[in-house]
Amino acid sequence: MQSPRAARPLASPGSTVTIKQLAEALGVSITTVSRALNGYSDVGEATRSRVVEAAQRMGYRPNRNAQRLVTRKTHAVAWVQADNDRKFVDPHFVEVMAGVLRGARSAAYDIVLTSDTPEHELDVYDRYVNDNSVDGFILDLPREDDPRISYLLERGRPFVVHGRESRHGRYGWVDVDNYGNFYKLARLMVANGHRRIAFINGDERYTYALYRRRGVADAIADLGMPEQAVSYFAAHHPMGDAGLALTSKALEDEAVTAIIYSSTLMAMESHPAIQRSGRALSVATMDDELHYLNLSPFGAMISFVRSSLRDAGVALIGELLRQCDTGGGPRGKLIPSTFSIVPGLREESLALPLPPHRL
Amino acid sequence: MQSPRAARPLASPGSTVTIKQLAEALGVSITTVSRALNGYSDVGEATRSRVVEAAQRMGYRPNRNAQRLVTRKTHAVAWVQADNDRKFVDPHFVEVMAGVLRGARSAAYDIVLTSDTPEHELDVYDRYVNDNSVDGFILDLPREDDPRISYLLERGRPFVVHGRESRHGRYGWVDVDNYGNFYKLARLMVANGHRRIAFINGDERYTYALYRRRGVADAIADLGMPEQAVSYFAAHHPMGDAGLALTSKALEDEAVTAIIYSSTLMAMESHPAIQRSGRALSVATMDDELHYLNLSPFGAMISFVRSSLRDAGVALIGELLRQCDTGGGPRGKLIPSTFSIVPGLREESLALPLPPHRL
DNA sequence: CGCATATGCCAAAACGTTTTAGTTGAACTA
DNA sequence: TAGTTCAACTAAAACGTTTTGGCATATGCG
Repeated sequence: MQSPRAARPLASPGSTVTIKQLAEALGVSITTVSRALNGYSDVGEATRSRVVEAAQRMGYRPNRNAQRLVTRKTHAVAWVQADNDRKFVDPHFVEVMAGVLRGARSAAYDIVLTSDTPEHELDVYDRYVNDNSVDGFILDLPREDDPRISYLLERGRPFVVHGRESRHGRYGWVDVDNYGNFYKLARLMVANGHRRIAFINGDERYTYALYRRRGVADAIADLGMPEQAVSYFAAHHPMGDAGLALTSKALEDEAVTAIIYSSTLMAMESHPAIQRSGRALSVATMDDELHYLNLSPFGAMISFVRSSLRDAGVALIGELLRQCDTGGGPRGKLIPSTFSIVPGLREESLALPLPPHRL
Repeated sequence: MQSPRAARPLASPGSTVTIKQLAEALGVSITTVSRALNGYSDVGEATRSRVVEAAQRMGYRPNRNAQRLVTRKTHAVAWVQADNDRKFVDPHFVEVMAGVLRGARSAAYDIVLTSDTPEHELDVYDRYVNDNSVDGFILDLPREDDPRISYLLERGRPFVVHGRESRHGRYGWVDVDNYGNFYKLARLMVANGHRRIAFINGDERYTYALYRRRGVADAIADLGMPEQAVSYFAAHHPMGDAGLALTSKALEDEAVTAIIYSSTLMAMESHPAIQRSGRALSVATMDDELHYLNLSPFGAMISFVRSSLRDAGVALIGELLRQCDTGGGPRGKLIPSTFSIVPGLREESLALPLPPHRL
């Protein structure tokens, strides 16, 4: 159970060795040590290997704060978690973070995780921007015209958004095609004969939910169906009993023959109620590949449009570090989605083209 | 040798205001500004208010890295997440972290979140200890004789463990009474006439699961029942289909009349299978108050011993910051648990005393 | 040989704070 | 009056790096 010993000897207790001590022990200057370890070409090969060897042996680690002070690079980025009960407990968070952490580690960056003060959302960003705590930011769950994006654009700090919004110009983002996916799910249901559909969405103050709703609505309109073909429900948050409660409400309408969920968690918790109702409902949902959820029992009963939040996390940190390290301009990246449809459903409609987005 | 860093001018004309600029604008010394802002008493009241007002007005924020360099305090602590799929996706993590973040914010500390390299578990601790990245550490999911605890004790760095282990002496911890809780659950089942019990545990390489198993085993022994009264199952991890698979196995024994789960997630995902079996099983589990799980549908069918992971998170950061700020010795804290038993079960046994622990 | 050019190394100046060890006058005390 | 204390302020020395600009010594070339 004991983990293998590290290649580098772990430093002896109490002693932190500085570059000065290292230089003295080697009889060379501080400059030479620094440049040898940082890979400059004006250090002799013999000297370099002596320095590297001694640094290993003496367990030298550059003081991170001294480095940060002089280079003005922290090699850390911030994730600010909104501290309202609703958002924080969202288990999607951990899935994205897993991807972010993996990407950060391979680039030797740290993630500084913190929560905001709900009434003063921008304060923590302002502090971090001005006190040189981090090089950049990861934003999650954007709202339309998000003040965090305004603030960071104004300050010119690197950042990347998980999701999109439409009021700002060029900024880095990673997102899934919420509009298109739900357009297709709605079209799929209509193509399979459903004329009365319930759409149980997430919190529509966030763009992800807003765009999903628009996708559904536009599909219905484009297919020439009446607006009332879909009844819309929006959860204040995608956890707890929201799914169950909204499902009960939706089922009060006897004409409903299909339900589209915005989240697998809601679909799962509602499933017993649907079963109990005895009605032959067609159910579809977005699956974010929450790693601890075992969906196999549902594979034959629920249709999924699937996208990996973990991949999104990796892409997020990748885009942010590209901005930080190369100073390159912001880019957007779409994470692909795949459909897995329950047997018996006609899925030709999925192959049809989408109209130009009207986000 | 490869890539010399791009040469950058040291004095980049930042828009950020330094203490020097502030001092010059006020016509006082740097020392006075520093001491005024840090609340020293050797600054005149008139001067202090002038300084504070000007700092506010000019938007002065002390450079965090300069402060850290000179004070050797970072006001940041590290949470190192093990990067194996199993551990990271655990949704319990986010619940503890919510508590930690809340506590950290009110003390103006940051959480540095990072993942380890699986084969070199201690490397990241070694790096952080030696490069002054953080003041202390939060450890999760200890194993017996955990090398991380050995390492940090040796180095004398502040840390706190979520959970306990028995091989090391004095260290800070926050834990729930795993042994006692499961002792009581087992005794409850026996007191209610069950003579063949399945115990579906978590990963027994971790002490939380180990101590739960011992609690169950000791209860059975103390009550004079044969060892075979309990059949033991251990999940490699508490998510995915582990609960379902182990439940099926457990139910192969027709004599089993009660199941004790180590985690609510396993209990929930197994419930349909139990229902289908048609057997009148008594089910109990530990409820960690995962905020996004709605347990109300199970309240009448499953007995719970309940404890708040969020409270544990708050206690964890509290204990760690006490060590960091006051230099005080390590303390342990037990998070209380409460029982909520399904109607019809006789619960007098819960009030009985526990034997002295034999961990 | 004489001169230019690499090559390898170094002293010192940043970076932006906090802390140390004072210095000044003014106000008390003896 | 002279000595002591005190309140309010400050110059300079850290903290541990990286980077600048330069200085030797060897090497190349005509």
